Amino acid sequence: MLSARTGTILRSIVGQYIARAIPVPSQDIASDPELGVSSATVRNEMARLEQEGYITRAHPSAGSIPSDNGYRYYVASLKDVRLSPTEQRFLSHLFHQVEKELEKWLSLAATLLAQQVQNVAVVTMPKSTDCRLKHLELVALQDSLALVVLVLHGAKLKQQLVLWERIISQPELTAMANKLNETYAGLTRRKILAKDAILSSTEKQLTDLLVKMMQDEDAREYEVPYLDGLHFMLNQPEFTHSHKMLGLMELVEHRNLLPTLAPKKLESQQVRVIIGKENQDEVFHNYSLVISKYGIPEEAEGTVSVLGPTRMPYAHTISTVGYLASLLSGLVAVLYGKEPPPGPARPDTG
Amino acid sequence: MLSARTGTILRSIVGQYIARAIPVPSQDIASDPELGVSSATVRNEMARLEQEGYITRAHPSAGSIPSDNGYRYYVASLKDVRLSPTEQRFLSHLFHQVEKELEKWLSLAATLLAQQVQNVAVVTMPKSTDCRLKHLELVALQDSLALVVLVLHGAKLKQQLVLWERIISQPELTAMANKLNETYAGLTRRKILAKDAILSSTEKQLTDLLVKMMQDEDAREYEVPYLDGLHFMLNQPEFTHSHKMLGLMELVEHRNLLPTLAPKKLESQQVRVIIGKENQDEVFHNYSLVISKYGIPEEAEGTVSVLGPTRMPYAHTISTVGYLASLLSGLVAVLYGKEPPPGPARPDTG
DNA sequence: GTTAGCAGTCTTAGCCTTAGAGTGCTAACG
DNA sequence: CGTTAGCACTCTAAGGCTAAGACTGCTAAC
Repeated sequence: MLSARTGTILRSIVGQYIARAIPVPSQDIASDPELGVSSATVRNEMARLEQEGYITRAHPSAGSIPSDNGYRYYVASLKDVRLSPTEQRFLSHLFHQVEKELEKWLSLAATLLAQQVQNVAVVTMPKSTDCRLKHLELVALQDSLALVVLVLHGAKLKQQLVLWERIISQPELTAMANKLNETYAGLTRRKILAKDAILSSTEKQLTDLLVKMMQDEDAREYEVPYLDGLHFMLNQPEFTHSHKMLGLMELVEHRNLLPTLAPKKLESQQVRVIIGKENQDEVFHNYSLVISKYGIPEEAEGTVSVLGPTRMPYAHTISTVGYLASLLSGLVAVLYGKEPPPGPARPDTG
Repeated sequence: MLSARTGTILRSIVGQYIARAIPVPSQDIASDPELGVSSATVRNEMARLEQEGYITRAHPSAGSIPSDNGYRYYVASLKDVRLSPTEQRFLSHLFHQVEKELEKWLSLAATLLAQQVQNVAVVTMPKSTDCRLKHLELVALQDSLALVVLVLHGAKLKQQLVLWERIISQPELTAMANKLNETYAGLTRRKILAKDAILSSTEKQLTDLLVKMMQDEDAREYEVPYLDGLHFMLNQPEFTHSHKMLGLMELVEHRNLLPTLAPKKLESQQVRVIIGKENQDEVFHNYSLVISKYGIPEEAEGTVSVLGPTRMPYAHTISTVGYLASLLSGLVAVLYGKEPPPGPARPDTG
């Protein structure tokens, strides 16, 4: 446990380093009139902080650089981080200017988040734990070629081409769709399989396809997330030299960043911060992740997150991630019919 | 016009520079036994090539670097560039292993292309010049909230939430959808507007929405292209130092690269190469673009392209872009009902 | 416990030197 | 007259050196 003054000095160091990205000299800390001590005293404290692992130095006579522990202390000492009502209104306003469509909101969330925090923003689709069929539609494209359109709970569409063994007309397709809709509406793929309806061979074939499509959906994990802000992050002083981000780039681009990065278990829908070496994968040992789940617990949840160098404006990032998660939760609630549609997303749930 | 020998030397210089990314010394050219001249002679030729603007040098006594003109000559001298049957089969095989779904194919095309040519690949959706309605579906989500699903010609889906002024049940929605389907099926948005059907106020409202959605689709231009291979390009020796790509990154990431980059008029579905300063925008003066249209002329066309430093393996890039364009054209033909579905995409149309 | 002052450490930038790569030029050659 | 060998010249890249400056650690006084 650090004394009050030592803590203040550490927070000051971290804060300055986050802001300016250069090792913090004792002078700059001592010049804060709040503190009221000389640079020599600060140097003494700094020696202690280094010994206890909160800061490091580039070389013995250089200024202070926070270590992962230092950032961890800094983050833990932040309290009640949420956006000001003004910022909340600003963001919320932007969302309500676009259509209430999941894709649009997620993409907008990623873009805004990246811009706000000047780092990489990743937003994933909410994923149902066990998706349910809302509606099935068959549209003839050519003689024996048709398009299967699935509407799942949560207004999620899936499509697939299907090639019949014979020519099937649109009326026949419609009749078939109607029958299957009556039989399967509202069911999960397991319940569909359990259902023992009397079906023609074509209908059986279609049922198989349908189950397979739903299975794909259930198996999908953190896939194709919305991602933005790579150029913001690469603009950070950390990246002025060197190519240490190339391994990262590949992950980022192939969108399979989160499976590697995100902790397996995110419990509640609170913002969680993973700093530097706390990340499992070594590629991320110089990065921090600020992540939050959103959506409907136990039913359909996705994640909002920010990735950047460990030197990151944590307070602002945490509050923005938290707020956007709550905004998106609001939309998901509407799409899943859990909340009256006209209500704007809850503006106050940090 | 260059003499035969001068041309050979220029092609050799460009070829070597593309392969090794370092200024080409006269020695390395003279060592080709095909040529049978000494390095001194090559130096004389190089002096001429420099004077005529085909090559430059980093400093007066350095090796040759091709200029845009040099690359242009090199590209013009390539003939009959197409993939070998083996490579064609290899790629074609990969495509036929995934479902015949436009998104999947485009995404696969971008990934493969990037990998093949080790640069950024961009593939855009085929865009109908004037989209036509295939089918309309209404699915109730909550009392007064419904999902509108449009199936357009070419198996393109569009969705939108709609909030009615009163509670409307699913049967009522279905009836409405049926009526509008009968009235509007196969029409463009202009023809839908021209149609003077007798409609309830809700149906009118829905028609307006539908027309607006189709208008969005028609207005969409080169939007959200499939993009891959940024990390390949950044791995090129051109980028080992410096941040000259940051402006580019932003364009790349926001996906609005092609509007800036692509020439306004791409005539036929042939591969076109735009080299360095031939690009309109100054940001791209150090880059080359290899681009081809694909799809159904006058009806639904998209583009396949590769962006990279002007030092780019043109022959391989041109042939790969061309072949992928023809593969995608095959799929689009199927989706628009222009070609029997089981036929594999034409493997020979370069 | 705090502070002023100073010696000591390390970095950075600039300058110089050297080695080496590759050319331009000249003069000889076929 | 085109081609070639040989040499002088130019420019780069790398290494070593120096001087300036930034901060600290330490010591001794408060």
